[in-house]
Amino acid sequence: MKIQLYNTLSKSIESFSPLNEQVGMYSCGPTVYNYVHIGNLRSFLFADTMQRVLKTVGNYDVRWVMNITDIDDKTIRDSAIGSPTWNPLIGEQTNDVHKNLSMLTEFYTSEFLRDIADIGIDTTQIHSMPRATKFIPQMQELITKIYENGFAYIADGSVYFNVEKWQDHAHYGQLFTIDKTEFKKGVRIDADEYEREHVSDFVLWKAKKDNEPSWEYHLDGQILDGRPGWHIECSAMEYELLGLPFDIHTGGLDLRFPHHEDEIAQSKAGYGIDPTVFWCHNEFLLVEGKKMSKSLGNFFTLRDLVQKGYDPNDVRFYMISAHYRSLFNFTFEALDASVKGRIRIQEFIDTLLETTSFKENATIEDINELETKMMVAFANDLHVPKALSTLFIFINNFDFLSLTLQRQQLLLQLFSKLNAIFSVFRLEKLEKPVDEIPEEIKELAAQRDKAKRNKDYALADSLRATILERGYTINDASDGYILVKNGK
RNA sequence: GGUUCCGUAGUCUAGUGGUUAGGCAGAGCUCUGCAAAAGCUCCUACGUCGGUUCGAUUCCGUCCGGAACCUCCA
Repeated sequence: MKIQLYNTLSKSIESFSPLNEQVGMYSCGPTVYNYVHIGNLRSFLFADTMQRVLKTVGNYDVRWVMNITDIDDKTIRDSAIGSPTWNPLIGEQTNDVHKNLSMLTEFYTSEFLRDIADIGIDTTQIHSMPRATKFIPQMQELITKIYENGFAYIADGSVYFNVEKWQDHAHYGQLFTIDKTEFKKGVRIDADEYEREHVSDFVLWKAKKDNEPSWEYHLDGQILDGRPGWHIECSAMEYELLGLPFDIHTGGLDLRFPHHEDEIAQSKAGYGIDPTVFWCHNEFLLVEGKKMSKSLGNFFTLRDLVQKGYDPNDVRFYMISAHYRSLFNFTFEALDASVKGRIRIQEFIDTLLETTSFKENATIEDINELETKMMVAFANDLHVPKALSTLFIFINNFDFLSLTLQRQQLLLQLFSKLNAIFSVFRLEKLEKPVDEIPEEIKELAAQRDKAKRNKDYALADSLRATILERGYTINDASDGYILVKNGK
C-alpha cells in the first residue's frame, strides 16, 4: 500500500516513493550523557513506528540508521575529571579525558539500548548505530570539502560555516522560516568565546580546549586540533552509511532548526547533494500539561514509570496511540485509561484464541474491511489513533456467535500483522497458571460457599471479606464460584 | 518581538461544509441473597465575537487561552 507522509520541507503530506529498492532512513539518536526520558523515547518510538509501518504496510525493505552522539558539550562536561554528575555505576574515573568520555558514553549507550528494547523498539531492525567518535576522519573530510568550496572559514582555531555566504548560493531556512532581524531581543548571542563573523554562523569544528578530548586535524596548512561540532556528525555519517540522498530523516521537532537546517547546508555545501527527501519530525511531549523539567518534578524516565508499577508495554501502547505530530500530554490518568484499553483488545484476542466451537457460513467481508481501514490509517501519515478507533468499533460490534474457523484464522492473522506495528499483544494462548491459590484460601472459599448455600449470608460475607483481605476475590458464577487474585 | 502549531463533552484522543466521534471515567438496566464480573443502554461536544454560506465545529478574520522554536533540547 502506498504510504503518505508529512514532509516538513513542503509542510504538507506527500506520497512516499523510495529512491531505491531499499528505503534509507536516518534517525537522530540520543546524546548519551544520561538516561533517556520519556520525551526522548517518544522520538525513538516514532522512528520505530515509521520503520514498522514502512515494512508492514508499505512492504518495503528498510535500512535504518540511528546515530549515537558521544561527543558534545554535555558528554564532555559530565565526563570531565571531578564531574559532580559522574555516576558511580560507570566505575572509577581515570585521569584520561578520552577514557572518561568513552566510559561515560558507553555506559549510557548500553542503558539506552536497554530502555528502547524494554519499550518495544525493534532494535534488531536498526542496521547500524554509529558513534560520532568513530567517524572523526569522515567529518574532517567533509569540513575540508566545505572549506575548499568556500563556505567555511577558520577563526581562533575553529572552523565555522559561513551562513551569510551560503545564503547567496542556496536557500537557508528550508525547514524553518528565519528572520534574523527579528531574533528575540536579549536572546543569547554567543555562549562561546569563539570568534564568529556572524551570529548565524555555526561551528563545524571546535578548537581544542585544555582538559577536553580532542583529535588531530590539519586544514589549509594549519594545525586545528579539536573536536567536531554537533551538526557535522550526522551529515558525515549519513553519507557514509546511507549515501546521499536517502529517503527519510526523522527527529524531534526542535531539531529542525538549527540542527537539521545545518545538516542540509553542510551536505549541499560539501557533497553537493541534499541529504534526504523526507524530513519527518515528531511533536513534543508534555507531562500534566507542562513541559517536562526536573524542577517541576514531572520529569520521568522509563525506569521511573516501571518503578511506579507500570509495564513498559503499557507505556508503549499509550505513547504510540497518539499521533506523532500532535502535542502529547502525558498524564497518569490517561495512561491508566490506556492500560484498560489495551487489556480490552487483549481480552478480545484471548476469546478468539479460546473459541473452539464454530458456526458455518459467515461472511469475511467485515474482517477484510477492518484490515483495509486500519492499513489505510497507518499509511496515512502513521495515523495510529485512527486505526485504533477502527479496531475498537469492530470489537464492540463483534458477535462471537458468528465466528467460523475461517474468521478466527483471518482475525488472528490480522492481529499478527497489527502486532508487527503495535507489538504489545500476546497472540498465543496463555498457559493456565499453575494453581497458585493457597490451600487455606481454597478452604475458606469452600466454607463460604457452604455458608452461602445454607443462606447464612452473614457468615458468607465475613468469610468473603477475610479472603479479600488475604488477597483473593470470589466471583460467583451461576454454578459455583471462581477464585482469582485481587486485581486480576 | 518574530515564526509555527493547538483549543472537540468529566477526561484523553480522532474527524468532517449537512446523517455526530473512539478510549477511559460516570449513570441506568439485566443477572445476583448482596456484591463482583459480564452483557445491554445512556451521557451528542467542537474557546470568543464577527464574516462567507441555504447550512460553519469545519472556510476566512478578530479576540482570548495554551504550547513549541528563534544558534548545540527528542
